[in-house]
Amino acid sequence: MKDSPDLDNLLADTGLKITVFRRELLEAFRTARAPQSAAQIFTALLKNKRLKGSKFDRATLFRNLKTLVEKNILNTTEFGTGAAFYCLNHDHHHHHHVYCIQCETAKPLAVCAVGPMIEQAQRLGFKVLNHRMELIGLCPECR
Amino acid sequence: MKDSPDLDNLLADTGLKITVFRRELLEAFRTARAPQSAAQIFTALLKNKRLKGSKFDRATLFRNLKTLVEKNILNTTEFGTGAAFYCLNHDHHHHHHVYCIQCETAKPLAVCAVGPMIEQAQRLGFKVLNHRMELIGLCPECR
DNA sequence: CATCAAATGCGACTTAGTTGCATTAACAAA
DNA sequence: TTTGTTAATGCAACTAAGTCGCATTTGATG
Repeated sequence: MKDSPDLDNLLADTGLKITVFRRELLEAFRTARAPQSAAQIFTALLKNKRLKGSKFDRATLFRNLKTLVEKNILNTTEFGTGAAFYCLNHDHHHHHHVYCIQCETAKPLAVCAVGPMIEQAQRLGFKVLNHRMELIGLCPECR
Repeated sequence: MKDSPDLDNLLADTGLKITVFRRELLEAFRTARAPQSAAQIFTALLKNKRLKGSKFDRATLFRNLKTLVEKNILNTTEFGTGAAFYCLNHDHHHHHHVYCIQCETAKPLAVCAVGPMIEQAQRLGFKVLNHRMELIGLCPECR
């Protein structure tokens, strides 16, 4: 229930200003602990008591998501739902997710096994800059 | 320059009617030989001489893409561009792609190395129904 | 506390895709 | 070859995700 100096530092280190909205946005991601879509995080912010009364716009949310991804504070993925999902990149640890189509939440996976595929692409002459990899299915609770 | 009985059979086998639009849509995919977005295939159809004069709508295109995916005639992927990409599923051969962000085209890869990740998800109790995996980078010509 | 750029709210816009409805065109059966 | 039925289409309006310009506000800095 107290402020989050760690997240504040995260912002300060990048030169970004620590605004009320920004702080609560990161706090929402921290408590969520799973990748969130813009829509999901927006409704979470609407329920936030500390933001009651203050106005905030979808555009502000999208702008912040974008800059926080650029600053490497957030990571982005997608699960074929049409919306991008974002999660805190606190430990800067590369990982992928399993997404449950039922409850619409994702869990992180430890393994990343794309090495052989990247090698094949390189043999074809490609310069591989990035990769996307998500599993889609049903979580233990929903199956 | 002649008709494509093979593609017609593909349609007939599913109970779908062989319409002018449908035939030219599949023909466009066959000549493209790389995954195409709805927008890309739409402009290709606009240039098709056999469709000169005939009206066709974006809605018709999207409806057809959807049903052809359901009938397993087309496969779908995405490369983080916001649009879905589609390609013929002629040989029903599972594969992934490397996408060039410069020329916006994708090449197929032979390898699929997601096995270990699926196993990990299963150990976590997930039922894995599907997976998405794309490499993003620069092709030999654009790098 | 004055300043100034960065951040926000607002509104209009874009792109990808969907949906309801009236019309048209495949195909099968006569 | 005509007819009848149903799927497919064109049109228009709509949604969802995201962007952009611009005037106003707010947070950091001196």
